[in-house]
Amino acid sequence: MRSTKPSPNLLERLRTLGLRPTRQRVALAHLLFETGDRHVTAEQLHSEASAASIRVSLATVYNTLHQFTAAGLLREVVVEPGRSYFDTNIDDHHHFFCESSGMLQDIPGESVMVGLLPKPPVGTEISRVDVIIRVRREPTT
Amino acid sequence: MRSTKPSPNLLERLRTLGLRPTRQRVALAHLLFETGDRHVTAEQLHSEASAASIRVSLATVYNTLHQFTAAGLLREVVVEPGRSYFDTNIDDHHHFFCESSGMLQDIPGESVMVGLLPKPPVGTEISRVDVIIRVRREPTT
DNA sequence: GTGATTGCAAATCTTTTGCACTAAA
DNA sequence: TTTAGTGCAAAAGATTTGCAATCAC
Repeated sequence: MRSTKPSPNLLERLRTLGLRPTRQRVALAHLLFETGDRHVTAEQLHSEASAASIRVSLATVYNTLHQFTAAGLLREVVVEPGRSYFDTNIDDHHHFFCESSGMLQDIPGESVMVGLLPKPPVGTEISRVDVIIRVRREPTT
Repeated sequence: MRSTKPSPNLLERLRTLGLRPTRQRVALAHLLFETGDRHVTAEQLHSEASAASIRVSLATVYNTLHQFTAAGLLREVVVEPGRSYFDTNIDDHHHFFCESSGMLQDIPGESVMVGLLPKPPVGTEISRVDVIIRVRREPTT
């Protein structure tokens, strides 16, 4: 479970991670983490920020998303060539990706999906398992 | 199982799919399908073609890869932002992706991986399930 | 011939970079 | 101050597109 709390110490949280709580970082963190789970692209987050009158450059949005990802606050999900989504849900979980709408959606944790994990190639260790269930709009019968 | 046969009727195969067996398409199909399972990027295939003295433009390689994919001869695998792999293995199977080396590798079919599939969002149907096991080189202990 | 394909170069899109400027500490 | 962080515009990659030239049928 992630912060359901309103907005206690975002500042502290960033500081702890070694990230100066600058105006832009705090604002982006607010957009990202205080609205429930989200899947955003850099472009989307940038638009949102603009809409909210937060002045941030797209470059900074990219930087921030990557810094947050490196710090473990976000998880990057790749489902389409040439577009990255950032997921605010960092728990172990998987995704539905709708090829018709481009929408990415968490798979609820209850819908278990376990299974034998094959042994990784020699000399390597598993870092993460991504399961993407690609769906498409049902043809209108 | 895919063609273990030498090179019987590539021409026919393309024709059947509604693709004119042009010099470039036949040459690329040859590179792709007559050397066992492969995972290639457009760039890689283009280099290979050049190395084999096959004159093809990169644009045509892209077109051809997408036409083959649409025709069901290839499967596109997305593991990294900004780079698409095309897999000549179109059977149901999954992948290991080494984040250290960028190498993509089929997971042998015997290493089963079943599990309950969660119900897709209403109004959608499952088109495909991609499992990507991300691995990385073991830290030299 | 005639319509599908190709090649090339320019265009597009996402993401990254270089660097002078601004703001935390 | 001092140094991290930001914005901007230019650069870099991967992929696509427009259009005249070329090839399969």
